[in-house]
Amino acid sequence: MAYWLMKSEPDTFSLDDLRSRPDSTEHWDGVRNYQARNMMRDQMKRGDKVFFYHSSCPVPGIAGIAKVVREAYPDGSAQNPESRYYDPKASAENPRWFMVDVKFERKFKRLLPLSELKAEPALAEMTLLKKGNRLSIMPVSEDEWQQILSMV
DNA sequence: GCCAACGTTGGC
DNA sequence: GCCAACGTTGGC
Repeated sequence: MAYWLMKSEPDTFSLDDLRSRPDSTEHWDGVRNYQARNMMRDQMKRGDKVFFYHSSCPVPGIAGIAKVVREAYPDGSAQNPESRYYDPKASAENPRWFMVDVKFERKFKRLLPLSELKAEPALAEMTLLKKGNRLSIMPVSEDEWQQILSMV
């Protein structure tokens, strides 16, 4: 089993939104970056755990945990001209973009702010904290996962 | 709203 | 294949 971090803007889709979905499950559509897509498509497995990160908001940070319940399949929003994620180069034959389904697992007692992650020396090598990293999906090592859980 | 740090596009 | 221009992300 692997660990991941996935970013979402809470104004658009928050951890509470995920929890309130039917079966607390939602498909993670709209990923339009090849590196992030490749990790979803090739590496994310059912049962993997995910830190749900809130970005572009007053206090960015980790809100809680979700898990992967369905492995990658075509992201239909890429083929829908009405969608904000529409991509004219995607087709049924070549879907180009993929998504996984994630399910709510738990919400932390408090949001763990980015500022605290940055201040923790044990997390200095974490991808999230590396300068210039803007990936919306990134791997988390087991050590990092445990370290973060101990800080909540 | 600013801006650094990318990623993507497209002319050549 | 190079690279300038442009668009996006996301913290601050």
